[in-house]
Amino acid sequence: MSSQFTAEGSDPLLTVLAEFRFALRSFLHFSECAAQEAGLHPQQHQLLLQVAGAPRGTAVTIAYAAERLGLRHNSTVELVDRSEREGLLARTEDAADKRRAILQVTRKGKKILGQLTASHARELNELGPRLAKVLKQISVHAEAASSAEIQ
Amino acid sequence: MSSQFTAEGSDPLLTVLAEFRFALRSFLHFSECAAQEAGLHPQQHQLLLQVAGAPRGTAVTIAYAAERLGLRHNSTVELVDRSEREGLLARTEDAADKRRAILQVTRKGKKILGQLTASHARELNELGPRLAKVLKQISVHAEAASSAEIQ
DNA sequence: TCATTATATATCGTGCCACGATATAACTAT
DNA sequence: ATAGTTATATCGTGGCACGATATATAATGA
Repeated sequence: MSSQFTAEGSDPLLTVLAEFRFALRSFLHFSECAAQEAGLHPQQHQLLLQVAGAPRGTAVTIAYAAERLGLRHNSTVELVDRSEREGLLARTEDAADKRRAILQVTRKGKKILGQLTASHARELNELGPRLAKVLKQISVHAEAASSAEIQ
Repeated sequence: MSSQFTAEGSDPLLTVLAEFRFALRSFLHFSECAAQEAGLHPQQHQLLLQVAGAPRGTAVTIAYAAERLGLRHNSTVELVDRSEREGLLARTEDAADKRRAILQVTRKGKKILGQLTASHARELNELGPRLAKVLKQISVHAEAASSAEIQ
């Protein structure tokens, strides 16, 4: 057999990993669209989320945002520049350490973020079970693969 | 009170959403690094995964890959071009429909993908429980928020 | 104290990648 | 056959993240 399309039987672990990534991308796509529709660039949304969602007592600096977003400092500076220019965010000089800039979400930013937060929570309530299911399958197949490796 | 750093108490739903996105980005960062170390661009890894991990009987065309990767067709063409040039992937003309290109991962591509698959399965076995925990918290806070909205 | 080193942010130039717009080829239907 | 649709491909553009570098402030230590 082995039709033109399926020259070989795809590894089930591979298939479930592919499914996981597809689910992730679907969610990210939803998130990007939601941000755009709310008038934000996706990265701006993520910036606002990490700034507004930082736990109490955190010094929300450029460096903090960079780490949470997985970006380099300079990329974060530019993202903050753009967001500040659009009135979503404000820099405040840290009195205790004048090198640092403390970030705060403006009222405008909060308003937009609020909408996005609601829709994301809804979406994640659907995605959650789906992701959990795939993750469980991954662990099953991963164990099968590693035990097969031993023998 | 209200120190300079925490002008206001952050919403718990916001915090847990931020935590979720941070967890996602951390995983994606791990994945990107793993791909780079294996000599692939992250997108190439994703392409190989979706091609090799497609369920049996799927016609793995450019359009299929584009949909799975969340990219436009033309972007996918370019990604396939680059990957083919590096010997990771091969195009085969579909005999039944000469417009279509059927994609297959080469032996070289499979070898690299195999390594990445193993390390990703391991990483996801750690990430899984962490994500599940955060997703559960999201649903709790989301419900609290929406029921508060009703009253 | 003041030189040295480290840290935090900012600036500048570069390159890649995804995209929109468009083109070409092949299949479909009437 | 001819119009319309689908699948890839090409080309030019722009944004965004990055590396390299600069500047300002803090911390260290002789």
